[in-house]
Amino acid sequence: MSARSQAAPARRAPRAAVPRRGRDGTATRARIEAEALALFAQKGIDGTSVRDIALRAGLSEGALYRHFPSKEELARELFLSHYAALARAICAVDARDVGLAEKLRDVVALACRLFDEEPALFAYLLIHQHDHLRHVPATPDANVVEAVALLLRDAGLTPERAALASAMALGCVVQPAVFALYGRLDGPLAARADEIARAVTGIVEGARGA
Amino acid sequence: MSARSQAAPARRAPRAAVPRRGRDGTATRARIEAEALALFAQKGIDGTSVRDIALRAGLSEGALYRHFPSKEELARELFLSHYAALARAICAVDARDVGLAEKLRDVVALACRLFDEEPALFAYLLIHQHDHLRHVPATPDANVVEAVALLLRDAGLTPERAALASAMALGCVVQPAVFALYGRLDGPLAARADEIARAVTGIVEGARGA
DNA sequence: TGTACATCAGTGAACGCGCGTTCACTGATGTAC
DNA sequence: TGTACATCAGTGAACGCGCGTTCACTGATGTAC
Repeated sequence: MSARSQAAPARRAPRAAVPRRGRDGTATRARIEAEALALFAQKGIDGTSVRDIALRAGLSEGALYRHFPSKEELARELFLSHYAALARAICAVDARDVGLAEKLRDVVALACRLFDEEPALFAYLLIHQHDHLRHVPATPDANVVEAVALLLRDAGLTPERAALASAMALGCVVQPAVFALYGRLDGPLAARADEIARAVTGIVEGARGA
Repeated sequence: MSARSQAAPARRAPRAAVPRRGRDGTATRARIEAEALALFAQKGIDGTSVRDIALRAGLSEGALYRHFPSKEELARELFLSHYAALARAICAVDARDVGLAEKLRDVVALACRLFDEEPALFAYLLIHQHDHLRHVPATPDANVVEAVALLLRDAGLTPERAALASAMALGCVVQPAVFALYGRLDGPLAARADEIARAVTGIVEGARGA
């Protein structure tokens, strides 16, 4: 009690990180996240109530608070974790030892695939970016924008040029995704990946050459 | 009273459309719109209460309902009217008898100027597009996306090619605006207009040539 | 192994706050005669 | 011009609904001895 720096006596032996059964709440937590994501993407965060989420996840409202401290935290955690995952995927492409054009093509393909495979997730990231962007760390492994900018700087662009070029490159992927979301573009976005990649490459080469 | 199709007897003579003073509510209405726009852009629609708007506009909550039927209608009307104004400005550029490159340059410059001069308005259009886009008519004089697509079709692109190209072109303007909003790009956006226009022209020429 | 206890996901009713909206009323302005 | 009436922007208190969150309690599961 008195000397907190001393080794704790008779501390419980650490258990192996084996998945617990029975009282394990990870499955419930995953269900909450999946249903919340779908609802947030479809009806907005403010348009979705905790009652909605709990109902769809098959538990009571009170139980939801065993897994997340608040609705706002749930929404933020959903955004930050998936946004970071995408950022890390972009960094992984950048880390490979290939040319700029191939990197750009891979990043565009990556984004298109994510859109096609998880439209609700992509829609959530897109539509609610402005609710969360202020809480995103400015590091390439947590922030898509930083990851893209880093890729362009690694390719030799000055920070100043990389800023605008990364904005336009991002726009060339994001805006077609918005169009697809609203039915202005048919079929999988991946079918457009080549043409998008060509535009992105043109922008980046232009910024590098100018 | 009985025959409504007959000419109404002793109908009041139509007054000249001279601006009324005294009981004229247009100034109040304009104040409500301006304050609502600023608040919606800054704190979101759901984050802004009718109390907030009324307070900043200097009137009671009840009075606000003399000018707008509901908060939702106010938000929608704000969006639709300004979105249509921008669309019409783009159509006006398209109507001029100049080459494609010059049209694209002018549209980009137009958008950059709007951003620089009315950042709150631009932010509102950007951030809350997904709340309202479903209520926007699919006509070029009310819908920015249709206006841009029409411009590209007028320049000879097939509808299919125009769809993707207009998405990417729009993205090349919208995303730098988002970056500027978040402080990732300094100075007026108009200073970047030339470089943005070059990227947009590249995309459109690429889609036309391919 | 049996027993007592600790843990924790879950329930469902309740709470109270803030919200959008309503409403009876006021008073200044405009209009008819 | 004077008088009676109509119009309408505005007030401010009130309403009730839906929301996020809390809380006392339950029961199944895991742990100590």
